[in-house]
Amino acid sequence: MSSPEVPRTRAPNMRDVARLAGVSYQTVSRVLNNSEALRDETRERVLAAMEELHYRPNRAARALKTSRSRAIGVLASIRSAYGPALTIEAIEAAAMARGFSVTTAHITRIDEQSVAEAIERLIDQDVEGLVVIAPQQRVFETLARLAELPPMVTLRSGLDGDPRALWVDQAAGARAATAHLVELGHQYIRHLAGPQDWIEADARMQGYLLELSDRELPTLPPIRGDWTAEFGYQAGLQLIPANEATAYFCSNDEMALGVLHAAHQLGLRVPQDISVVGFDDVPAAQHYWPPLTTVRQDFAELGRRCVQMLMDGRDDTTTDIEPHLVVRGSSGPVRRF
Amino acid sequence: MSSPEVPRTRAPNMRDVARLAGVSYQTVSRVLNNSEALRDETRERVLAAMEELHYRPNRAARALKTSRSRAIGVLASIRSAYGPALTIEAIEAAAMARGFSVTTAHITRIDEQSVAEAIERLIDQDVEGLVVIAPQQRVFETLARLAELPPMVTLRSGLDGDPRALWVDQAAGARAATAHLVELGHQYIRHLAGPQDWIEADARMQGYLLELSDRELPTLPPIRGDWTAEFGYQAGLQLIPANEATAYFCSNDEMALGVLHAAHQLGLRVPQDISVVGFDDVPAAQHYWPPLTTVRQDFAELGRRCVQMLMDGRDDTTTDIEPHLVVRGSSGPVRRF
DNA sequence: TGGCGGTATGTGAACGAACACATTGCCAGT
DNA sequence: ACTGGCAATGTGTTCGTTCACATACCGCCA
Repeated sequence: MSSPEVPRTRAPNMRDVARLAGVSYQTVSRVLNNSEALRDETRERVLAAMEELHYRPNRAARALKTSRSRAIGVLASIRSAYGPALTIEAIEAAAMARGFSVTTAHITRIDEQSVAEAIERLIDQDVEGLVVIAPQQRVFETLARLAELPPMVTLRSGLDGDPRALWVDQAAGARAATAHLVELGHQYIRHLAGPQDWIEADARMQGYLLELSDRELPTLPPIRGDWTAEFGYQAGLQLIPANEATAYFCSNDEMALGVLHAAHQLGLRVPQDISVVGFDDVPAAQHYWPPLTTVRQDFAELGRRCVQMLMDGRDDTTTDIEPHLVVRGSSGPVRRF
Repeated sequence: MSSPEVPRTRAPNMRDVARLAGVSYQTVSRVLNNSEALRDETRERVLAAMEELHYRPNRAARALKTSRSRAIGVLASIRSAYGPALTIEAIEAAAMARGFSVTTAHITRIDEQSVAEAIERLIDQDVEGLVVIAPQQRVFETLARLAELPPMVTLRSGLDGDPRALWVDQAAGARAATAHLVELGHQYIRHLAGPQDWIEADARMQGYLLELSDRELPTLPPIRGDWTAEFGYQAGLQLIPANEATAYFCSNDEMALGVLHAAHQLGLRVPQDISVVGFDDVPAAQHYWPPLTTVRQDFAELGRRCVQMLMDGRDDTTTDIEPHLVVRGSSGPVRRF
């Protein structure tokens, strides 16, 4: 004689709940979906049954029927960097708050194939939307070539009017940093840029170039770096002794840290002998030696905006995010000759 | 007369592929699941049909039928910190390689409710497994109290024999750092520990205490910090002038950076006047001024191991991960009085 | 008192894939 | 020629949920 009991191994489903509450499974569904047409008494009976059975709606079944996964994807490169990590953290928090889960795919190489594969993986996860924070020009070119992409928001800088893009005015930040150095009397400012192809790197470099040309000051050819402190260090060891610049504006804080290292090692004082300015304002920057003048970006706000824009669309109140200058000890008046 | 065509709005399913390939949907299923019993010719016909229709298996349907989600969850705290971010990145890469997606939930406060909610969210996402890299004692206590948890792997330090835990021998790393300072002649070493309740912080502190007591050297009461450079800085400003220690061993690199900042501001030279040692070896550490002596951890390897252990179980080759000392310029022989 | 409108609840089918099982085709052995 | 056996492929049912629709119940008015 077989027992009529439900096998222990199976998780309870709507029918189990319905049976216990003495209603039909449809009524359970109504409770789940906050339907209006329900007597309070019924609703409570169903809720009690759910509680008792530790019922959890089956996500897969719901996704199958509604063809909505309630998941979004994030395409990122070098996620362990402070900025992206913080942005992703915020994206996740915001998405979770709306009942969405977040899957990320990060790419290590920036070639067409890596990007296509990563996107492929995310689509295979049935993501309903995509946030792209892999800010290389080539990524967007690849994206443009792919068909059947889910709705997406991209993080960019510059202005080409793409309504799916959320802008941070990197150039404005770079102009502020450059202006700050000029106002301290610096005439020869060297820029350590980020890698070719990175949108942010280009925008910051443009900001630097524009600010100087607006002021009719000479520009020195920017040096393309790779964001690492090691690069800043090596560049510093080479450039500083050449004595062509009195100030170094770096496209991120890490490279600035490397330049500081080089300066110390060469026996120069900062900011008396040279000034150094970074970009990002990572938490450690205020404890570099000397504390770093830099441009702060609100990475967390960026993440929240991404999710908001992805879910609610762009609205009139959608404004660009403005980075702002934070002046600390690494920049000072130019040394008088 | 209605057209027999498939509506454009619907994504193709197995039946569409089957129809195009002139087989039954079951044969399509067999191709999808790499079944043996298939003529090569048939398989290729089906694959061609898939290609033509841009067919993608429906994840939700598959999950519903198999009751496997092919997703794992990560519970993390402060993920924007370098270590956790890198570990998560590696977890994702490893999981993706096995066809799993990764959803993370990060907690900002470490109370019972936050942990329970985060776990709840992950379980609601139907994760099949869990990696816990929120290394606070309280998290584990909460976890122990929760019923019906999926399989999980936790990141810990110390040794209590939990077979679900992957260990990093933090204490050994701390002992190595302490021994290094002792061998340079330091008799009075101050430890800036991590926050109460953090397992790693406690393990490192224990390593420090044990190494000194083994050598019958005096210990100074460790100071509990919060991992931030700001804390290291403030602590440094207070402690250094008291002149009780000639060396500072900090539980992470950021706090060490703060101590360096304080030392510079107070006009002391590192390592001539005081030595400073950190823990983690973040990429920037080698460009702090002076370059930081620290203990390197392989965060990426840790992430890979987590996934491996979660999926394949612990095997005989599962060994703990040993951090190792990296000596740089911030530590030197004790100053002779 | 019969029918009407509205509210509350129930029933059948579908979503797309996987599994158990059924069927077909073909060849060898008797 | 018939049958057994195996390889290749097809059919029916199910997973747990939602949706469209059907039905039961109630009070109220003509």
